[in-house]
This record gives sequence, C-alpha cells and structure tokens, in this order.
Amino acid sequence: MATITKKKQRGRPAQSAAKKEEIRAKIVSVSKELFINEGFENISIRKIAQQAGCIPRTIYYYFENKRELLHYLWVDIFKTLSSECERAIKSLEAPLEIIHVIYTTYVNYWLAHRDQYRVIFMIEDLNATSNHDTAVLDMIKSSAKFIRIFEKAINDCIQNKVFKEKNTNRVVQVFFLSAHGLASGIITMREMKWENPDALIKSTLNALITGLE
Amino acid sequence: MATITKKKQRGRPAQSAAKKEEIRAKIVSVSKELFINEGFENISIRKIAQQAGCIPRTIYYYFENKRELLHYLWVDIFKTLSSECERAIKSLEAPLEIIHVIYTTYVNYWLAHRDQYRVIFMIEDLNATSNHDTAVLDMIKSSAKFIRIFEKAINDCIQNKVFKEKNTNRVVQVFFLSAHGLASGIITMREMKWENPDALIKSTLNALITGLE
DNA sequence: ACATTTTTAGGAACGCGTTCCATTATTGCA
DNA sequence: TGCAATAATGGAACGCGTTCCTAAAAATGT
Repeated sequence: MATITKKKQRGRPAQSAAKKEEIRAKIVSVSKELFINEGFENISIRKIAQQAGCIPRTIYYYFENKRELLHYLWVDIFKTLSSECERAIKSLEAPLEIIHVIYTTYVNYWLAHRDQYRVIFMIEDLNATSNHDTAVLDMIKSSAKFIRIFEKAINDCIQNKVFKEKNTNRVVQVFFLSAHGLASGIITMREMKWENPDALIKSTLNALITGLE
Repeated sequence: MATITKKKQRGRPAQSAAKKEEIRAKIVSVSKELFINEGFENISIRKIAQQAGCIPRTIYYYFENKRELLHYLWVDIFKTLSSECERAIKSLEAPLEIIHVIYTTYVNYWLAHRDQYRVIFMIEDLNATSNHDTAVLDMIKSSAKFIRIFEKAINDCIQNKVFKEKNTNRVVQVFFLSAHGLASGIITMREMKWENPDALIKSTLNALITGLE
C-alpha cells in the first residue's frame, strides 16, 4: 500500500494511517490489559506508556487526553454489558419483560463492576464540546446490541399503546436516566444507608412502567 | 475557658478544641470564598493554603483529605438548594404538589449550578468507609429543611394511601435516585443528545407518581 | 553537502492531591 | 539545665494528567 497520501512536500513525511492505527491499537491494547489486571486506580498514562514502550508525551500525540483513550475500554465494557443483557433476555419476547430484564441487568452490572462504572462516568472532560464524544457514542451504540433491543422494546410498547407517552426517545431516556441514577447514587454515595438495591430497582422500575402505562 | 483537656503530660500540648475549630473554620471560610470566586476547577489545596496563610501539609493536619474539607461547602450548597425548594413550595400544602415541586427544583438546581454538582458528586474518596461521611450527611440533613419536608410529604402520601408502597424510606430513595440520575446524566454525559430537560423531568416524575399511586 | 521544513518523539516541567521526613515549639522529667 | 516526648508546622517528594520546549528523524530545496 502506498504510504504517501499527499503531494511530495518538504519535511518528515507523516505516518500512514495504517501505521497510526497500529500505534493507537497497541496503546489501547495495553490500556485494556492494565485496566483488567490492576483496575481503575492503577490505570495511569505513565504506566500505559511504559508498557506500550513509549513515553507519556507520545500518548498525547495520538490521543486528545486520557478520557479519549479510555473510550476504547468503554466499547469493550458495553459489549460485555450487552452480552449479559442479551443472555438475560434470551428466551423473552414480550417487550415489557425485555424492558424489565434489561433495566435490571444494566443497573446490577454497574453495581457489580464499580471500577468499570468509574472509568466511564467518573472521569469528566470539562473542556470537551458536546460533539466531541459523538464518535464514541456511535461506537458504543453500534457494538452494544442491548441498546437497540431496549429501544425497540420501548417502541413496540408505544406502538401497541402499552405506553401512553408517544415519544420513543424520551421514554428511552427516562428509563436510562433513572437506571443510571440508581447505579450512580449507590456507587458514589456510600455514606447513604441505601435500601436493598434489588428492592430499589424493582420499586423504581415497577413505578415507571405502571406510570407510563 | 480552661484549655487543658488532659492531665499534664510531656511534650507540646495539643491545641484546644476551640483553637482547632478556629483554624478549621478559617480554612473552610477561605475554601468557600475560593469556590465562589473561582469555581470548581480552581479550588485547590495549594490555593486554599496560600489564602489561609498556611501550607498544604497543614490542611492535611486538620482534614482527612480534600473531600472532607469540601464537606463544608456541601452544607452551604444544600442550604441554598433548600432555600430555593422552600421558596418554591411556599404556599403549597398538598403533599403530592410538594413532592412535585421539590423534585423539579432539586434537578433544576443542579442543572443550573453544575460546578456545585461536581464539587459534591464528582470527587470520590475511594478509601472512605461507609461510616466515614455519616457526619456530613447528618450536617446536611439537619440544615437542609427540604429533605425533611420531602420525606414528610412522601410519608403523608403513604399514610393517606395515595401511594401503595408503604416503605417511606424506600419511596424517598426511589424519588431521590431518579432525580439524581436526571441531574447526573445530563451534566456528565454531554455527548448524549438529551431531550429537553424539563420534559424529561416531567415525564419521569409523572410516571413515578402515577406508578406509585 | 548543507539548510530548511515538517513530523514524531524525548525530557522536563507544570499544578494537582497527598504523604514523607525533618524541624520547631512546648511541655515534663531527671 | 539538658534531654525526652509530643504536637504542630515546614519543605520536599511522590505519582498523577497534561503541556512546554527541544531534539531527532526524514523528507525536499538550493
């Protein structure tokens, strides 16, 4: 494959897209291993660089910041989450049951994998613009089937007049944000004496479904 | 006031409780000013120490960590939030209306004061035990009237059989966690294309209330 | 052959939260 | 009076995420 992608010009030629991708893939691969082996607290730019055989500065040459690098872990995490959701709804067909099971599996997944929750939701990029992470969202949506299954189940409920609310996107977000609140609150506010999480999930979900019917 | 709180013993006498409290209050006061004047990103231990006329090490002598220091900002923030809630429900008496208005005011407050949200919910102490922050929770609960008003309104609804669920604490937490999810998700997941927050709040709250009735 | 230009990588620095080791202050004991 | 003991403070260090300034690599132009 020809590597020159521009007219000949002075100066050191830029790396080919393939080469760039190879280096990025290496760094991402090492990041994933580090996260799996040593967890959230020990995944640092310096350690990643060391294991990738480069220096921290190099990582900032290929990635905007740590959060962009961690995007690739997000995709893996959401794939695993999706597998669990897909397994949990394996023999279900009723949309309400699918909603029920995916919602519950989603919250329980974060409660069971708190470091994974943190690596996604507790590292904020204050300088990012809204369109900044659209790419990662698209990656997640395209690889995590459970999101589309969940959206379809909600849409089916709306089409079948199970739900009075007609705006699919809004209903999806209502469910998603309440599930996220359960996970977020229970994980990060440890000083609160929470009721049994299973009971909280069940009460919230039943109330939402009943209220939307 | 006698300052010796122990039998005479060798070594430098410890500061009196009053003196300790004075120093802590000074540091807290400076922290609040810095947060108000320069916001979340610029409230650092070094800057606080500088303005308090001490060094960072001193802050760690009087406070466990940065998060414990920020607890005192939390109390102020929750007091302000409570004032807004109390103002919003000023002439209301119906418990359901009170729940409605407090819930909405609570979410909107965080959406309107995102730095205040971050200073409370985005700085996690991974080494803390559950009982670690119980003191701050008590401080918040005793100074933020809206929490008790909210709990009472929910309890009234349960007593009046408006809600089928009989566990007041659970219902309170269901409302709280869903409100928190709305704020948390909208603030920290900027890459998502959210529906209008007012609509999300309204749909979620109406669904919860209807579902609990 | 050397200078210039452009890209990629390197070393060090920045400010952060936090901790380590040392110093100073202040007491009682021998 | 000097030493030991205890508390409070000090300076520096640690590792973090990130950026700055510089160097090396690799090309073209003169």
